[in-house]
Amino acid sequence: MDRFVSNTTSRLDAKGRVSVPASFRSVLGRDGFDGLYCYPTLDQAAIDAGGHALLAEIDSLIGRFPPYSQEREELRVALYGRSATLKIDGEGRVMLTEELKSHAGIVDSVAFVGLGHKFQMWEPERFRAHLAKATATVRALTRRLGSHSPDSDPGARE
Amino acid sequence: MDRFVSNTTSRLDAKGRVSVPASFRSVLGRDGFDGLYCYPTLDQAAIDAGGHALLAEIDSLIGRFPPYSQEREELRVALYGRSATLKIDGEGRVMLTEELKSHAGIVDSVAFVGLGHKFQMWEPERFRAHLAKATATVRALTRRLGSHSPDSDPGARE
DNA sequence: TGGGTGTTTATGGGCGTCAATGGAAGCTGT
DNA sequence: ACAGCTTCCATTGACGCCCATAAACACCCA
Repeated sequence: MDRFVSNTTSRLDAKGRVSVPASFRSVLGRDGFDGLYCYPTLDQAAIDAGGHALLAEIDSLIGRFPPYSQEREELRVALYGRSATLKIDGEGRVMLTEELKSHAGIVDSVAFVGLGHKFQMWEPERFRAHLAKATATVRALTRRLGSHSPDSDPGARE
Repeated sequence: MDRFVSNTTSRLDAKGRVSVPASFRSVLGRDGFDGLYCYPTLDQAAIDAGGHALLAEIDSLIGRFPPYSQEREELRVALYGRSATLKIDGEGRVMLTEELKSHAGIVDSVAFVGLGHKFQMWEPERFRAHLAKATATVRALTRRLGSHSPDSDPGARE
């Protein structure tokens, strides 16, 4: 597998460290990035994280704007200026910065959510709410797409 | 990592010295530039800083204007003429010149902000305001680009 | 199919190293 | 000789790195 999938929750220990799920670490290893590149998700109370694939996405986003334009400079500040490269210790743990934690409302536990080329970290309760909302949106979407969705099985709730 | 990312704040000591963050120093070391190349940011109350990569950017910016044009000469003055190469002492500290400090409004503490190929130094409070503005702009931008999931809530619940 | 066993992951803590900071001593030019 | 820098040293506290235990899972074999 070469992308981040599934989601798990783990707790911060007394030193503020948290284990990155093993499956995510193996994707990062394949990506070749040393450490974990993170920044506050722009429009959500979450943290975006990944490796080279994520950096490439950021570069392409910035590259869409003309050099020296104000938009470009502000993107730089928002993306580079707020990001952090976290070190992953021998046991696969990272320490989140204060800024990242406060943006996501993370206190003592983190939900890791795979999104393909990157993953997100959420405060678990917020993620539950976010997921419920997203699920509702998706239901409406598939319904609108015509053919009733293949797996819209009632009763499949948390 | 080969670029400046993240942001940290540190204080000037009694002699006016300030520690450049270790991660920035390691990028500078890789860049090969001895010291820290600085100049007042043209359109902001901040200081631009970096090494060879920054010098290269300046050259390319100046090169966009026709030789001997007035714009070109004025850019030269603004970028070369106001710049300073600060020495980095054994402990990774620099001393800002009076001109740099007054341009950025820096008194007793400095926010270091990574922007990829260069970084900036801000008076911390001003940086907070600047970051808030940039973040707002970028949110609007990314929404317009549709680069994020359509997360608009049709039926907000919770 | 169930029990047992071995491997991998998660988690907790100890210790050494390095970064950040403060201060003192040596230079240099005026 | 003095002021302003620069270089050097000392302290503290955070963080990186290592080991030790425990829990989860997978695998194998009876």
